[in-house]
Amino acid sequence: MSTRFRSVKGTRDLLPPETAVWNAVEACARRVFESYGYGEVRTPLLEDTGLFERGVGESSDIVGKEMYSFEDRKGRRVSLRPESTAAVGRAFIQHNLQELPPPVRLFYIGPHFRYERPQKGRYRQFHQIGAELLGDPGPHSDAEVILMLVEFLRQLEFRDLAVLVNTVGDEESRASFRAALVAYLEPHRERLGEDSRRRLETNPLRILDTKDPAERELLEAAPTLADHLSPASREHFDQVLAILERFEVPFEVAPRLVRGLDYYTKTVFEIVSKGLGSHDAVVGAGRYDGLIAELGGPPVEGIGFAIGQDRLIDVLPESFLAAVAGEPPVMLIPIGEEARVEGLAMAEALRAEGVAVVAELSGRSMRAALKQANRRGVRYVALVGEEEIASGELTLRDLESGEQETLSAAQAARRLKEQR
RNA sequence: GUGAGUGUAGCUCAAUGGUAGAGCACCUGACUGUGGCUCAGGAUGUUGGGGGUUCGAAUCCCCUCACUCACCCCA
Repeated sequence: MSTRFRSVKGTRDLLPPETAVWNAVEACARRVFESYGYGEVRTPLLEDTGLFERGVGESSDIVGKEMYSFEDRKGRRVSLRPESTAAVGRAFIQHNLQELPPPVRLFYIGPHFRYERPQKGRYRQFHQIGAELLGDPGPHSDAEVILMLVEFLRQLEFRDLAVLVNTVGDEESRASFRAALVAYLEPHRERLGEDSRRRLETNPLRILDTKDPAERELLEAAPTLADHLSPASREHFDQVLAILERFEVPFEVAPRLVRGLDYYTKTVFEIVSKGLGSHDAVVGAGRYDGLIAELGGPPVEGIGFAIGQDRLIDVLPESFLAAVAGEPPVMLIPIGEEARVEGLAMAEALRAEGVAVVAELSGRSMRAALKQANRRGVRYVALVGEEEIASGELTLRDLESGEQETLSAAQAARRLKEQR
């Protein structure tokens, strides 16, 4: 009970059979994203702390209090990555990817770190699957990214998807709206909760998605983002919506949807699936036209999304999980002492024929071994004893029907393929 | 950072201040080359840790640690 070492708070071990689900989800992401022309990027887990201060925004909680930051042995300020968009942006700039024919399409899969109090679906080491499309400012990019995401989720067999989409406008629209919102709310300061009062300083747009009824009422009469949208931003958004309609993407315009990260511009969206809590957005996404320049790169626009893989796996449809389960391997059971070695040779022979084999090694009785095979859900066992060793064969037993037959490894492999 | 809940066998949980238990899982045998059912037996605990109250503490009190959930924030 009192184990000496435990995984660090907020981190966890993923074990079989769960890891098979993780691999299946990742394989699906790779397949779908590659079918849209995306290539995988792997950036370091460790980055210059300044990258995130600059990219994500110093006012955000992520940078302000949630980063795993420290100085290395030479006093360099480094952080475990809390997200990847800034890191992908950094790699884009560092390797002059703007020289490639635009747009550049990249995806990533991997762990990220934020120092927060762990709770359901949220860990200090968490995992994101994300994609970034860099170098195209047009609405068609936004639409394609959303289409790809919807396709990915459909392949994971999610039904009842809804894309919540909004626009926060370009940088000028956003700035003028922000000022107007603060001007409106400031006189009503006392009607705001403690959190919202703080957000008034740090991130006023976030007040829009408050859950407090009194605050919602106050917001009824607040200036709207729509009033501050530049004509270009509005046109961009309308085109995105038109394309989504053309492809029958189930979307809803969510005027209060804002994202917490400073770099978002124009289109922002989330995806929800019924059965998820209202608060549990599995995907957060948006356009970030100013980010690359902010990081010291060329004026290249971008749009991308990040999926919370831990949460996604939490709510994966049963049908997908069932498909992942797959067939258990054949269990090789040696009978007698001599067969403990000769049985291994037969296991190797079966594997050479492409059959997955788990060998019983412990020398327990055949009875006990069969019992265990049964509990493990094994369908076929290969029995190897004196007689089989003499003839160079094995006895393949179907635990479901109770039928068995003595065969060569090659014959057994063929038989198994027929059966499945 | 704030608030709440829970810590007893590998797992799920009982034991209302009086001998720490059950089910499941595990091992062995009944059955020496044939599983699922059944039966018999076996192993397993510093009751998260420390302190206190008491004749006596898993149980009451204090401290501490861990886990879980919610808020905040976000994926």
